Amino acid sequence: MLQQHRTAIIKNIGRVIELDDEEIKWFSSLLEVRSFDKKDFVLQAGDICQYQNYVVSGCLKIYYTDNTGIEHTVKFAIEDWWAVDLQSFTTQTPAFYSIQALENTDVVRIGKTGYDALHERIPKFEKFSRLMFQNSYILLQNRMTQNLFEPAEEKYRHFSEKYPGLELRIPQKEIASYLGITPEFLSIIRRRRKNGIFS
Amino acid sequence: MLQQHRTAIIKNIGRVIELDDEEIKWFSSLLEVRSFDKKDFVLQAGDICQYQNYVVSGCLKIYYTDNTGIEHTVKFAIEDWWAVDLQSFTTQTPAFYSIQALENTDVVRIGKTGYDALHERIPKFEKFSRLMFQNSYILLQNRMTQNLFEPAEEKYRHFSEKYPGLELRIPQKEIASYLGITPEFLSIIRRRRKNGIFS
DNA sequence: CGTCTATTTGAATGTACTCAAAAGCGGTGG
DNA sequence: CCACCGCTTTTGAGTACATTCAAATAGACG
Repeated sequence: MLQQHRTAIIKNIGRVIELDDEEIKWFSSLLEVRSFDKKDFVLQAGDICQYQNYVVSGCLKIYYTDNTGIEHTVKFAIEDWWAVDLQSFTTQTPAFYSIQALENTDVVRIGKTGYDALHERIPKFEKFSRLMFQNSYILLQNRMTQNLFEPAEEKYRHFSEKYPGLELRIPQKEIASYLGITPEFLSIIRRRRKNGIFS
Repeated sequence: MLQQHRTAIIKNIGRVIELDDEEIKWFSSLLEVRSFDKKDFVLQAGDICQYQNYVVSGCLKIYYTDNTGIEHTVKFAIEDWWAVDLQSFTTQTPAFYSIQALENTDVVRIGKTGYDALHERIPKFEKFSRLMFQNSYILLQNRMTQNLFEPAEEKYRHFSEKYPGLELRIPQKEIASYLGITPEFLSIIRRRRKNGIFS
């Protein structure tokens, strides 16, 4: 079971860089498998983000709470996604974001020390990290251009494409929080979808 | 004059990594100084982004045009900012964004070939690039959380903080495009600011 | 089964947009 | 230096999109 989870992450990394058996073995030794129950916190805002979390199964949300107490979700992490407050992790400063489980979730995680050692010992990982960063940047860019300039209905469509099937797994108030609209209004959008515009 | 501009960029990089005289000399040889008149294109969407542009003076906008023909500005680059379509530059694929001068603008730029050579010869630049990527990511994240979840008036306030004095230098329809609102509505916001809410 | 939370529905409100017209402003040529 | 042209900004009326608040309904979970 635990070994299976490690295999998932190695397979994922293998898509980007090639590792030999010994490298895989050492890398594996740096990984920890961890399970979170629904509603458990993986990271609390204000704490220092100690791990990069690779989701094997389940779903996490990365969000922050604004000064009026409203939660804003910036990203969901489902199977094969990474969940981390990158700024907090890289600079080891208090996290702005919180990370919480929306389902029972299994992750494979790597700590800051191991992560740094990895880059020193296996330079190939430099490439992996750079590409991961670049990828995160591009995803964020897409999300921004889509969500800043498009109407709610389009945003919802994009959400469905990006996270296929997720709308059936999590409460839709979480989706509303991600889209930056109220749950009430999302409810109306969904009704329009089912019934067509002329209902 | 040209030498002065090269000094500006080296000083800027010197804040992140330390270079010796010889490294500076070689690095300098890779730089080109270039001037753009107001309204000139630094990059056209569809072309491949060949340079990273460091703005010495003036102002550039990075934007895209949506399928209804409306321009959306994702970033302004003023003094000491970089302007580049990062995805296009790193992967050498056609650019999604365009870059255009809003004022007469002097830049120091480095081409892809020189940029790559730099990383091979001076590994310290790996660190610089990684940090630059990381910084871009964090800036984008801030912009996203601010603009996706905040009302127009707050967004305008954030713009003023991020680009102090810029509202006096560029047409405000450009600012509206950055904020994702109409010029008409920005006009109203500005009036409210001057007169107070009870006008 | 009961409690708690999530979702739906509706009315009233607010925020931002569209369209159109007037006013302001900057550059250019006479 | 002034007059004109084109572009930007302002202003206003009407409208659309999305929110707030409140209440009813539905679902999830112990």
